[in-house]
Amino acid sequence: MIAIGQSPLARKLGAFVALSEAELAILARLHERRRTFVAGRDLVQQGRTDQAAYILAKGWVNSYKLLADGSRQIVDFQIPGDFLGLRSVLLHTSDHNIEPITTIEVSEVLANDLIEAFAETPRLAAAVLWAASRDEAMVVEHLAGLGRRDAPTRMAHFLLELGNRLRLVGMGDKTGYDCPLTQYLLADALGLSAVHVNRVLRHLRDEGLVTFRDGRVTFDDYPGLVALADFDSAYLDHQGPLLK
Amino acid sequence: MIAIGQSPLARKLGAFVALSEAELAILARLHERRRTFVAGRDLVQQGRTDQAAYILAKGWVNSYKLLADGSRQIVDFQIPGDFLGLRSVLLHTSDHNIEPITTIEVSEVLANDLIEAFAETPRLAAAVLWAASRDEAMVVEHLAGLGRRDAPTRMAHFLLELGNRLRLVGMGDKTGYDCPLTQYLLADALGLSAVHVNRVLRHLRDEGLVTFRDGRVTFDDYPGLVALADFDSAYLDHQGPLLK
DNA sequence: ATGCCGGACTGATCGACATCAGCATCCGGG
DNA sequence: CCCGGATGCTGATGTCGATCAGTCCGGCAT
Repeated sequence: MIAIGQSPLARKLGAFVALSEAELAILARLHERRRTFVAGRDLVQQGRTDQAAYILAKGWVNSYKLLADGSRQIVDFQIPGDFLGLRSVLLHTSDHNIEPITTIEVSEVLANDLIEAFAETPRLAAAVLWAASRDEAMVVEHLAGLGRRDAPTRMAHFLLELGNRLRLVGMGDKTGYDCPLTQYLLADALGLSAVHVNRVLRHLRDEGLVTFRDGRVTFDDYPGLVALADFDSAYLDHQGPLLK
Repeated sequence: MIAIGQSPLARKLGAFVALSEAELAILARLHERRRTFVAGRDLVQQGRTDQAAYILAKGWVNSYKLLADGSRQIVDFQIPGDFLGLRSVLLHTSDHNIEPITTIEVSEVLANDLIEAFAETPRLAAAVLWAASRDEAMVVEHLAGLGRRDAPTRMAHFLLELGNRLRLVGMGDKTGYDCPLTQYLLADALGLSAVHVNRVLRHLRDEGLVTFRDGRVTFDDYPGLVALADFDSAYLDHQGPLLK
């Protein structure tokens, strides 16, 4: 069990709202119904309805969409502290699939639990709403990248964004982070071929910017990478007045 | 003034929930604070806070993001019946700009009005929530297109989606619709150059699929276009159990 | 040990789309 | 009336990244 106040979700939300003991306790209560899923089998499927939502406690997940020609576009990756299928439980419909990349541990959250928790602490509701809006902003940023950034910039931006997210939940620092993503997954997220992902990674390594090897991302030149990617973390950690 | 029950928003929502007279009246009340904006000047700006939300009554709008190199990625277009800046009013922050393409007419909606209206009729709240989730699904679909579809398919998909949306508010039919978008706007939405947009349009015209000329989109071969684009309108008009 | 499989990695070739440059038309303003 | 700006359109050239066709390596099952 993860101790109160140390769950990834609590860490993440805590970075934006100072949570009281009582609020932390309510958050911890949401972690009661613990489950484990193995890599590779979809949790939530396109079109299916009436599914539960989950808080990811451990492991990595990706949300993807399948196209007619069999190709796949990964919309987003989820890391510990992220919600899975939050929209699908609120709106009773899902437009994409959710698949664990590694074996994962999640806490199942029923819509009612969430609503009850929100009723008890509006600040928590605001924090969760903020997290949801941050996810949307990331999707928009991702869209802009696919449309208008070239491959190295896209990759650099992606690795930086991921680093920022991981740091928030204590899974990395300015020097780098562990990352179980394969080059195929990167390709499907960035709209590239796996072959080209490989070349782009080599290019960035040769330039002395980042190294991605053996499941570890190492920032060799953080400022240089930020400059290349035109990375602005504002959309990740901007704190809306709602939470003040 | 638009008569009760005939506003684009009422038409759109009415296609998914049968709205009662009372609900239509509440909806009409939201249209009271009427305003006009000219083309070209931003309504909502990146980073700014404390803005109002609007319901678009007439005209076309685009939501875009500016990148460091000066290029622009259009995230979505809004047509009558769509909300503008709904998220920015709920979350008091905006991550992209909203700019009218034509002169537009909008109804300003304050957060409180909306919350009051929702309190009176939960069905209306559900319908609006459904509309918001449909918008998100469109963004995800757009993202998948940018990542994994080639230019003609992207264009075809885009024109079909737009046609479906316009039909919902009575601004088009299976044969086509009027469309004030320039080839530059299409380029920035589809992640192409304006030059290439022109060639793609010619290609589709030569193939006898669609014609886009003089501000009018004409479907010359609707089934053929659907086949090319792998267009599935499910994500546009699927009706969640919430609304049953 | 042997074979298999998934993942990282590489060279050669090809094509889709960008970029550059230029022309034609329309329209509103001085 | 002419001018400049916006938009549509086209050809020539260049390039980024896809595709094809492999090799190499480590882990795992037979």
